[in-house]
Amino acid sequence: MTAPVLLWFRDDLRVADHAALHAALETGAPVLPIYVLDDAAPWSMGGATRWWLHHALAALTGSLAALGAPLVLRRGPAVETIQAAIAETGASAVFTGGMPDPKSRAVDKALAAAGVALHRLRTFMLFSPTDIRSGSGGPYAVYTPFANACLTREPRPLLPVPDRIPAPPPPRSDRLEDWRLLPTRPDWAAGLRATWTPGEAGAQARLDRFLRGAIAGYPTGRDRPDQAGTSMLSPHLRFGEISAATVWHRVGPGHATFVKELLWREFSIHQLWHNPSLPDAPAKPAFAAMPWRDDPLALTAWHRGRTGIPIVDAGMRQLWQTGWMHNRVRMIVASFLIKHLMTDWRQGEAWFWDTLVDADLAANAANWQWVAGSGADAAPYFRIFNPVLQGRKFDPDGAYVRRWVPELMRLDTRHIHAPWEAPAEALARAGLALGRSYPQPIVDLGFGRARALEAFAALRAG
DNA sequence: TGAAATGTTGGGGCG
DNA sequence: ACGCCCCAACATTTC
Repeated sequence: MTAPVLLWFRDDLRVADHAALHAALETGAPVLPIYVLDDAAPWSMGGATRWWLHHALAALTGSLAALGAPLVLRRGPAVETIQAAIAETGASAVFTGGMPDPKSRAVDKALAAAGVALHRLRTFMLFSPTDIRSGSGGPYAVYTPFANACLTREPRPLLPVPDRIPAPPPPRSDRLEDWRLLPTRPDWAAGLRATWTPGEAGAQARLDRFLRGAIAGYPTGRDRPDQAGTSMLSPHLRFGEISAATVWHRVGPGHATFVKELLWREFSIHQLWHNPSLPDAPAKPAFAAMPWRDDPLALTAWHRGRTGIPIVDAGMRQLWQTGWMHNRVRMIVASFLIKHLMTDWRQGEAWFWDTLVDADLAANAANWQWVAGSGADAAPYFRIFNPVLQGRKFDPDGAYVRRWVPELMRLDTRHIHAPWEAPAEALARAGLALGRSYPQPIVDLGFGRARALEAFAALRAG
């Protein structure tokens, strides 16, 4: 009997367009699918992504069963756990994919050094970081040339779902429930359940809905948190329930604005590939000298959506309740935390890591650094969002604020984004007592802006 | 994938 | 008719 090969699922929990699955099948050997939960620090999975992972693994188990294969679940340090699985099954090779983050690349290296025939296929990215290089041969430091380089090529053709996966007799598997990925006491996942359908079928349905609807108005609709103008594919892409290549091909060439968002994600992954310390240190070293403030009360107010700035609080509460925040609002809350509150961007990165269902190491790190000004092609330090103006521009009727900050429900639209400026009669009409039923702003926006500009200017002066 | 300050222009009210 | 001022609208520069 021929030795099996392991098909090691990582951030690619699907059976369609799965290059590692196809490579494993092409060996002709029996294929044993396995998933390993490795909680090693740093950057072990946060709470919201653990919730998603549970459901994604349950869905993948179903998809594989329909193809005649089990999904073996194991928990432990990845290198030892894979080696143990090889020893138990006599596997001759390992086929895998996923996000090429520093930890998983180190694991690959260790396994290869131990003599494991490990094949990592590209299941997560559109293009290889070694292929997308600037004229001088280095990685692109600016987004637009990066995107243009990608747009001159095509992702590889899509791979079909196989008819069947010939599997060997399975070794023992953990029970998914025993991993305790779902919250209990308190069960904070009600809003997540109401918002999402994790799994490959849910991902396809989400894409279908987007292609039928919002994509037509995407160039402007994507900026409106009060409307369903975005694809909401991010957590599905995070877990590889749908491949970026599938989205690229199905969207087609007529929707450049959306494809460029896929490429913004790609840019983040490539940045992390080239710079393993991206999640932990400013990419521009000068920013290490930034005099960040340590203000636990302000940080907690930001976490809980109690800053007194309506669009910020709406975004933070949407995040807390649904595990997701509209992209425009992510920029606003991040700019507020970093600039008006002068908080180290890593504090925001850590919170998003724990609360976002779509948290991935590359996008989270690259985008926080982008807002901070310390990353690739970053917003210049002096670009400071005014949350009041942003609110008026992108949530003109206040519907988004009212949805997530119900205290402000009855406030007139002309005051909804700056209740502290509302006359007493307007507050009384709305049943609002600032400082009691809704907070006063925890920082004066003009003061915060001036303080940030001063600090950033000092940094620049050296 | 800003915002605010500053500068410029031109229409209209008014003496 | 003319100059003056105000100010909105837009453009430029500065942070």
